[in-house]
Amino acid sequence: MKAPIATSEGIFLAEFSEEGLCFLHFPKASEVSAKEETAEVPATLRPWVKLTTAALKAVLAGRVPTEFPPLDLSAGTKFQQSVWRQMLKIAPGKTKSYGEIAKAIGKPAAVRAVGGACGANPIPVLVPCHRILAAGGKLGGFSGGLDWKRRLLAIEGHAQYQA
DNA sequence: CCACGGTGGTAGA
DNA sequence: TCTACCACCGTGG
Repeated sequence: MKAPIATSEGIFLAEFSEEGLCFLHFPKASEVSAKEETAEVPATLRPWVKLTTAALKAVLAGRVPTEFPPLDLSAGTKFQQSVWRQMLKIAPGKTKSYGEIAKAIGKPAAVRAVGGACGANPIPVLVPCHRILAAGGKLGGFSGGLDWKRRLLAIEGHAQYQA
């Protein structure tokens, strides 16, 4: 089930499963058709849409979301899920390196694999993969495009990353 | 600055 | 299985 999420940064597209929010797509003209934009959201989904919208707006304003919708991370492997859960612990304004994440999940040598897991993150922004940097404060990559990573970091107070 | 080797996890064949 | 990717990281020119 899909639903558009309107924010100051554009219209995101959320996808929900039975379990909760399972995907979040960055605003892109091709992703949200006019039809989807105006379509009625099913009543059963409205509470989750509301929570998703509130949480997204909070992050985009540099604040800590008071409440998340349930997150369905079942699309990922065990390894990926442990990486994603670890990222959820990083507060806005803070950053960690890929290496620190690897150590935190007990696989210090799996640094490179952590990068792969970040790239596979189905719920960017809310699962804050943008707060993961390469060693030495270098940006690394970002699945949604580096501009987004820079913008998100700038919102959270890292002026040096502004495009 | 660049090149390289050691890495672990994933997707595809 | 085997293979070829990688949003890494340290070391060494």
